[in-house]
Amino acid sequence: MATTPRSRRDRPAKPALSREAIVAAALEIAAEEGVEAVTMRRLAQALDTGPASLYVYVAGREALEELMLETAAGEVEVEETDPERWREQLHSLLERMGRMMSERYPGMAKLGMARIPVGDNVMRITESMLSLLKAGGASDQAAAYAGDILSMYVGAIAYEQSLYAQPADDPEAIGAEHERIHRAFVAADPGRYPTVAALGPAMVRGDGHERFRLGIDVIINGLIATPMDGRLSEPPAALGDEEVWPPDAPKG
Amino acid sequence: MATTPRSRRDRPAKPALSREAIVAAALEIAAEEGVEAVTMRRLAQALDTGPASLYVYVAGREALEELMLETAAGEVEVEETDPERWREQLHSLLERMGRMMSERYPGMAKLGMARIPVGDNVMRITESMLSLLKAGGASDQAAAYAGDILSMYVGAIAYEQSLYAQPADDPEAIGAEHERIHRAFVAADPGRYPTVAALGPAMVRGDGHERFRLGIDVIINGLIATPMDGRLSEPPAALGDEEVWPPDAPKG
DNA sequence: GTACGGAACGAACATCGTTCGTGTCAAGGT
DNA sequence: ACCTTGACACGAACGATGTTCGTTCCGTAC
Repeated sequence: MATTPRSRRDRPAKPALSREAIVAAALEIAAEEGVEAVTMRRLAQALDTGPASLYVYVAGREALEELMLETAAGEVEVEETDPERWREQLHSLLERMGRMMSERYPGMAKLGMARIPVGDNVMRITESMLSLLKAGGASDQAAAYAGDILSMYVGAIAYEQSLYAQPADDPEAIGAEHERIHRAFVAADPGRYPTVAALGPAMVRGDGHERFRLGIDVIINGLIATPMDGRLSEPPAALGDEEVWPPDAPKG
Repeated sequence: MATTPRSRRDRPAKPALSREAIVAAALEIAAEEGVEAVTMRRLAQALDTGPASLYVYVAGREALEELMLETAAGEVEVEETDPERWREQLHSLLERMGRMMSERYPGMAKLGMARIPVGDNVMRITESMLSLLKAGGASDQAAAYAGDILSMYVGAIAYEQSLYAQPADDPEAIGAEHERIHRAFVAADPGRYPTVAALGPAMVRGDGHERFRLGIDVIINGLIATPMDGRLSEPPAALGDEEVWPPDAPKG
């Protein structure tokens, strides 16, 4: 390596390690090379120290990921709710969320799905989302449920996007992945998979942005069109039924 | 260790390694200890051999995961479409998918989301799903799109479930995770997050199964209620627009 | 001036996926 | 009956990961 072999101890002056500086450096790496590139060693190297030093401020990798996600969530802009433009504002908010998790910090979506984040900055976004849904006339129950499903939708789309837009070290690979999917659906065997073969062209139509916006409208319209009465009713449903799936969910 | 120190070479007779045997052993481990527990070493140990031997039949870990997912997909039962009961059959199919990915093989959902699977067994499920949607009267475009979003929904739910139902080595941790989420939403600061605080009780209401089924109906009803005309239209939308998100998706 | 305590560090450990070179064994040709 | 060959299996090792241990440094309070 070209680095000076002398010990780092007698270097002139370091910017003083801190939790904020560590997270900032981690996000910088994530922005440039993707979240996957953020390892404890790589991060320590960027801060001109060793991996062990990080553990003074961060409990471990998992805690670091949580801090990264929470800090990145703080960069997502949140407008004040204008009831007249609730649907437009909701689309816009979800789009910013998706951009943050797949464009600004490639691979961040994975961190968002690996846990259920409850930090202040994330809560800020949730608050805005729920406020917009209420402005749209949703019932409490519908709005609450939409918060869940919309977050999940954005995260899943962003994650899927990050599968294609991997680090730009091999631009050809992207096309190859597209090609693989395309062929599988369009050229499906009409004998065994008649419906897939018939719908193949329809499945690969439209660009990502169009599909993303459409999906959001589908969910919103679905919530409006689906009666909630008698479902998600007041008393928590009886538990202990082994046959239902998913078996459980956060509740009181 | 308590194992015999003598070389494995002079053991009586081994069941002859094969790709099928490897995948079967991997799924057995996944069923008992979760997908995370399937490492090349652990898998080799279960087959009474070394890690290197696996690479004769399986290209690597990624290829193994693909084989596991595809083989597990083969265990998902698929009914013949009965147009009269399309919605019921669709619910049932999605539920079986979810169960496979979170109950039968905990953690399998992660594998399903890490790539877009196109194997025969997965295609079999897609075929059934699309067939049911067509039986429900969906347009080609709506059915094709629903296939996407419903798969994503099931995968995301199953993945979220696997976050709670980790390996049963610490039953207390599950309750703790519930507790963490519950507190965050129900006891949110009404000053900063008024809507979250107001909707907190609604957000944690209902059990998982109820929410799962409701989500499916929301998507189905949303597809019915959302006009597709002029959206996802015939000619692929113009590309090269840097401002749209997601930037791209598999298409012709 | 000195002792204390947190911060930083070098080295190491355990585990992971993967590769290399060699050993083994059975089938097939001579 | 012997030899050759080639695919398979294996032990050992490599590089990279997250994490921990014991020590060293340095600023600060006494």
